[in-house]
Amino acid sequence: MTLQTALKKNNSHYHHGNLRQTLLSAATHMIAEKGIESLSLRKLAEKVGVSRTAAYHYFKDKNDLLCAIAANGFRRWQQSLDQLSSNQLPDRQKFEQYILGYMAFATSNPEEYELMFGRCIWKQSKCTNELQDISHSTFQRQVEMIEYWQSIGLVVGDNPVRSAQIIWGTLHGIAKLFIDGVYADVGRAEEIVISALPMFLAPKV
Amino acid sequence: MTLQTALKKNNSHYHHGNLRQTLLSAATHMIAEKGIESLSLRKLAEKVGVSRTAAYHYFKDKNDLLCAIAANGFRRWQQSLDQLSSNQLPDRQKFEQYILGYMAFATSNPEEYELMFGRCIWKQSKCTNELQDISHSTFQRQVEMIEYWQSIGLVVGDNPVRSAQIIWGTLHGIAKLFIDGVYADVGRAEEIVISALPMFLAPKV
DNA sequence: CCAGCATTTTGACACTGTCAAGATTGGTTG
DNA sequence: CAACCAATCTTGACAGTGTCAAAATGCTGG
Repeated sequence: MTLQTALKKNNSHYHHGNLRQTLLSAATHMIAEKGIESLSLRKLAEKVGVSRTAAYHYFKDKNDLLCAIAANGFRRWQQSLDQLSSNQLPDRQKFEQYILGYMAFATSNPEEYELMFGRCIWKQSKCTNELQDISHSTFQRQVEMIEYWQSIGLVVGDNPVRSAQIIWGTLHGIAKLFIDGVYADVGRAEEIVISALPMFLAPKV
Repeated sequence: MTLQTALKKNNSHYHHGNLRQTLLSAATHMIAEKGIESLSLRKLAEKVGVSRTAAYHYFKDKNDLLCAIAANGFRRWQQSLDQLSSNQLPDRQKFEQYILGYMAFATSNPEEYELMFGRCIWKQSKCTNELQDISHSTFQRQVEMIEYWQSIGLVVGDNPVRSAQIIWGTLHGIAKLFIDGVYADVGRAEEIVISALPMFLAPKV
C-alpha cells in the first residue's frame, strides 16, 4: 500500500526493532479503552502500522497475546504487593490497605483484571506457561499474607488456604459485579468492601 | 438446497410452528454443552434445520437471543427461591439452603449463570427490557430475604442492602472463580461456601 | 558481495453477524 | 371458493474476524 510504504519511509525501517513490545503496549491501551472483545489483531496491526499477520511472529495466537497482557497485569499487582509489604503500617492497617488496594486495582484496570481472572483465558484452559507461573506465585503469595494475618489473630478462621479462598472470593465477586456492569456506579465498590471488612476480622478479645 | 427441501418435505412445514421456542431450547442446550462463545447463529440454525437468518424474525440480535436465555435462567432461579420460601425449615437451615442452593445453581448451569450475571450481556449495557425486569425483581427479592434474616438477628450487619450486596458478592465471587476455571475442581465450591457461612452469621448471644 | 536468517507482507480460506430483497405459506376476506 | 395479505422463512451479499502457507524484504556474517 502506498500509505504504508510512505509511513515506513518516514520511520525508515521495515524491521520494526521492538515490535513485540510495541504490540503489547498498544494492545493494552486499546483494551483499556474499548474493552477486550473489541480488540482485533487487524485493528491492532493497523494502529501499530504493520501488516495484519506481523504479530504471529511474536505470539502464537491471539490468546497468546492476551496471556502476555495478563502476565503483565500480574507483575503490576505483585509490585503493589511488594510496596504494601515494605511499608511500616501496623498489621490491621496493612490488611485494610490490602483490601482497598485489591479493589482499586480491579476497578481502575477492569479489562486487564478481566484478562487476569476471567473466563476468557482460564476457561478454555489455554494458559501460557509464563502466565501459569506468575499467577500461581501471586496466588501463593496472597495465601501467605493471609496466613500471617491469621497467625497473629487478626483474621478469622483456622485454615489459611480456606480463608484466603473466601476473602479472595469476596473481593473478586464484588469487583466483578461492578466491572461487569451488574452493579452500576463503580465508585461504591470501595464503600462496600469496607463494610465487608469486619466480617473477616477475628472478634476482639 | 435439495437436502433442506427433502427435509422439509418430511416434516412437511415451511412454517415451523414454534420456531422461537425451538431456537431457544436448542441454543440453551448448545451453550450448556459447548460454552457461550462457541454458539453461532449459523450452527444453531443448522441444528434446528432452518436457514441462517430465520432467527432474526424472533430475535433482534444474537444479543437478544442471549438475553432471552438469561431471562429463562432468572425464572428458573426464582422458582428455586419459591420452593425455598415455601418449605418449613427453621430460619437458620433456610439460610444455609439458600447459600447451598445458590452455589448449586451456579455450578450446575455455569454457562447460563455466566449469561445471567456476566459481562457478556451487562457490560455492553445492551440488556432487554424483559431481562432488566426479571433480574431486578430477583435482586429485589434476595434483598428482602436477607433483610428478613437480618431483622431476626440471624445475619450480621444493620444495613440489609449492604449485607445483601456483600453476601451475594461472596457467593458470586466464589462461584465465578470455579466457573471461569481459576479454581479447578468445582466439587470444592460447596465445601468453601460452607466454611464461609459462619462469617455471615451474627455472633450467638 | 552474497548466502542465510530473522522478520514482515500478501494471498487465501473458513467462519462469523447482519441486512436487504425475494420466496413460500396459511389465514382472512370478498 | 379464489385472491390477496401478512407472517414466516430463504437467498444473496457484505464487512469483519483469526489464522495458515508462501512469498518478499532487509540485516549480518563470511
